[in-house]
Amino acid sequence: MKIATFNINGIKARLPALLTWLEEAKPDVALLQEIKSVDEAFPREQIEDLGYTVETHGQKGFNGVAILSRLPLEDITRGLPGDETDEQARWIEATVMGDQAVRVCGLYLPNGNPVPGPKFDYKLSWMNRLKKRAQDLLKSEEIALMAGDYNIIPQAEDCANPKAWEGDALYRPESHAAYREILNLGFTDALRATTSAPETYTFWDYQAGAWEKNNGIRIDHHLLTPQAADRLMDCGIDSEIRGREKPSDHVPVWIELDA
DNA sequence: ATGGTTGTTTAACAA
Repeated sequence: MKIATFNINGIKARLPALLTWLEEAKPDVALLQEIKSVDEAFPREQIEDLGYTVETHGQKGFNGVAILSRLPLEDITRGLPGDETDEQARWIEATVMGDQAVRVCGLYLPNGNPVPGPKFDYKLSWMNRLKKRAQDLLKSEEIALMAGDYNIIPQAEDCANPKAWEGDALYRPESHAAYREILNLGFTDALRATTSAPETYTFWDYQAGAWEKNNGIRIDHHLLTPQAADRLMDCGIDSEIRGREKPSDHVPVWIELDA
């Protein structure tokens, strides 16, 4: 089972690029972030024509996540538990019925800038809720993963210029601590766990020729439960599509599971 | 170097 995560930065602007990538990469499941669309406006037909079921959790203008799947989906839930007042669309999960059932969670973790401020506070409280969901996932002992745009640069080697990120919400000590708390519950970073994966980034800013200079960061991650990590076959980053016409500023990250 | 770019929505805001 091939599962990919891709922050598309707006479905309206990205539909042709998304369709081209789906036809080439042929993921069984694609977890999308920043669809920037309400559910009713999401262009599902052209994606369905490629054989995908489309499940969205959108909102007007910002955020928004979706699951595309060529395998049947069950038990779809929307929204990260733990705060009934949170109206931001950043979490969707479903069980993918392959040879094995795989619980997939698609997430768009808050950016958190500027620091300090309410956006950074929201990021940290959201990560605290994420930790609770992560603990429950481990308890279930399912083949499960949480993948998406974490807006976290885990370590210095995950960015071209660490100095430039000091103080940023993607690199703050508080952000690293919250991320490690989740990882250290027992999750595996799929990219770090495979030797065949190329050392590359997953995001290059649109500004200042970041792509041309390879001034990137690795912020899109697959975190696997032990049951999923046991079945991890491969992981990769489709970095070449960043150089195409009208690209997203993120590129897809995929894993292959024996499931 | 306090710039630079893109998307959504139409003057900012978010990233």
